[in-house]
Amino acid sequence: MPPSTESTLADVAQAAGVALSTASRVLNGERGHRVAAATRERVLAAARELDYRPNAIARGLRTARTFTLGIAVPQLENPVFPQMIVGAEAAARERGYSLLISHVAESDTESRTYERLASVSRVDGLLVATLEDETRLAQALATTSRPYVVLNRKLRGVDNHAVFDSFAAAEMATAHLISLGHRRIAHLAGRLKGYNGTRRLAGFRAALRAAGLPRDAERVIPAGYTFEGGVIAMRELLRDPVRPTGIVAATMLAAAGAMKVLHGEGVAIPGEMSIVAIHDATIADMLYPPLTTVRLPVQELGASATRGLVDLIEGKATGVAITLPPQGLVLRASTGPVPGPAPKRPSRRA
Amino acid sequence: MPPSTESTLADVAQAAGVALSTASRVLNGERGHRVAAATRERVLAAARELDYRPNAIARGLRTARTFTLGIAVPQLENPVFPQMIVGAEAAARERGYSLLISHVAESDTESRTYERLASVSRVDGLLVATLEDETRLAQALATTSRPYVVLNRKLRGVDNHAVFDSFAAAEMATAHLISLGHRRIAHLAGRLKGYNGTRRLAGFRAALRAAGLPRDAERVIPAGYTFEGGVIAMRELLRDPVRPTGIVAATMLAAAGAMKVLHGEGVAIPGEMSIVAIHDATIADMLYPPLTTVRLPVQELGASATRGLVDLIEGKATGVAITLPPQGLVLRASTGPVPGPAPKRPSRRA
DNA sequence: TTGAAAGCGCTAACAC
DNA sequence: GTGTTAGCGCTTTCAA
Repeated sequence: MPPSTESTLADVAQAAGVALSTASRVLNGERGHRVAAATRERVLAAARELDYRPNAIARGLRTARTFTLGIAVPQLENPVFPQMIVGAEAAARERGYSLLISHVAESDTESRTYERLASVSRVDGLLVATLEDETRLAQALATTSRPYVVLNRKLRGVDNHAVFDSFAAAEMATAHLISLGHRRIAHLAGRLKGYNGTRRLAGFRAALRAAGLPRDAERVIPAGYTFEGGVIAMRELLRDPVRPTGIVAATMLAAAGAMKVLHGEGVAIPGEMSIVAIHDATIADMLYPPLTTVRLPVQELGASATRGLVDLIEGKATGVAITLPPQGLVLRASTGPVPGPAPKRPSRRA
Repeated sequence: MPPSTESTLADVAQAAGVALSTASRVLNGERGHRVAAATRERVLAAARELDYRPNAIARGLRTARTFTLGIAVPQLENPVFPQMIVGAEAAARERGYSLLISHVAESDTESRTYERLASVSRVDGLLVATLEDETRLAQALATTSRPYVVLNRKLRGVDNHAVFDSFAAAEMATAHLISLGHRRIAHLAGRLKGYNGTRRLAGFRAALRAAGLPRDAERVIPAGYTFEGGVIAMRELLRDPVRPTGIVAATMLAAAGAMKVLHGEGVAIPGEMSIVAIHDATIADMLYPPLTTVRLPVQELGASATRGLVDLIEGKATGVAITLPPQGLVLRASTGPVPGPAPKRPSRRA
């Protein structure tokens, strides 16, 4: 029965009849220092007996290390962030660190959050998974003496990052549609000024060009990265006189929104319109029809960034610059061959 | 320009020409202690000048308070947990606390995680959002001297909890189907031994009884709380010679899995089968057809539990026992009137 | 109203 | 191999 009050290293040392420092040596994987086997046993026994648990705070004060990583995430509702967190948490744990999470509301104009996270000496390093390309963020980051890695985008004046190859992902998605015979393809883009938004748009265009498609075969509508954004963008798209036969959505959530609108309008997927999205998660399989996606290694991004950050902290690296390629196309049921003739001018075959 | 090295309270005191303790008094909202206005100004100015940020670790060591709450979550993929976290984070921040997150893998048989979380003095209290009704967990909790609140279930021998009224939620969902004329109703249950699983099943049965339906009008299949669980359960259900016309799913994810199977089998929703689920999230609106749900105040659960925990920590409460009622039915398109005659024995009216 | 000083629990020199 | 000791940065008596 452990005592009601937490036992300290001093208690252990006393119980084992050794000096404080000896107990400390035994309980840490002493480096270089050798301790007699008998002594070590006594200390270990005492620690077990007293249910000793090192006080992380005291250790942190002494070593200026907390073995805690801060992670700032916006929008926990977007499945991409939980996925990143899962990856980060696993990698952190593997390296002996914990994760302090901070949900940064997007509306949080004060950015006090970043400062709070960055300022205090409670974390050894920072993972920043923001959606914004804010200079504000870069500034806040600049004031911290702790290493950090920015997730999912590169920021001006910020060195360390872990990103997806968004260009390649969009190219892959678009090429898939092209290979199915689609010629009029629209892009539900992310934020047109955002890091990933611009790159996915560029990849989309590059694929069209590579297939020799004329410029007017393309249609781009910003949809942001939310379900609602997808709804709004798709509604607008349907107002066009000529409908595309294929859609490349920059995000899975936007694709889901688009599909909702298509269902509402009675547009058959993929009969009349195919849709492919970038990013993959269980949700893609819940949609109807199940959504074809280009899979992004989201957990791996969180994990790689975390490993890089820990390397930074432990002086094993001086910079982190990670770019992860897409993991390939996950073929589901939302894409199919291009429908026969163009709906506008009925012709040869039904 | 702040110095490259973090400045300490001693630096501030020196710069202001006062004693360390005086600086401390100024910088904390000194209690009872009065400081001369002039002194206070000087200290404040010095702190600003030096970009002083209190060292949370040192403070924590001294006060034995970290203003950090630990939260253990399994399965971040299930949208219910991110939602809880968002609520918890907001409430924590409101009270001046941060959230230390720990992803507890379900397979983690060692339960070292709980101990890790519970043991160290890095958190002032613990939020536990586990899926398991483990005695293991109760044991781990028992060894910590920190207050804790268990989310989403009551555990034997564990006092503090915040739960949903699962019984009422299931009753509400079932009553909805009954009011639409459904008589043969199946229940995709949660875990039959789980806290919520048993209560939702009980609510389901109570509603049937209240409507005077015979016992054989009911069919119960455990589906767990995952998409895959829903798929498997629904497949099994469809093997029955007599199909139900309505389904009450204990979780949204299971409902999504069930819908996938129904689509695959060409069963019209709600034309041939209606489905209602407990729990609501954006996903419900992404499904096709959009899923009717009984909304649960998930964020609020996280927030209430957190407030309760902080009260516990700060001695403002001696126990936390929160039960949150469902927020009502969110009528979408997956439920509708019962289809004509029963397929097995056609009778009186169409 | 302010200052001096003790000490939270621990690690890491340094001495023996 | 083991013990002694000096702090890490802070809050909080206790004295002045």
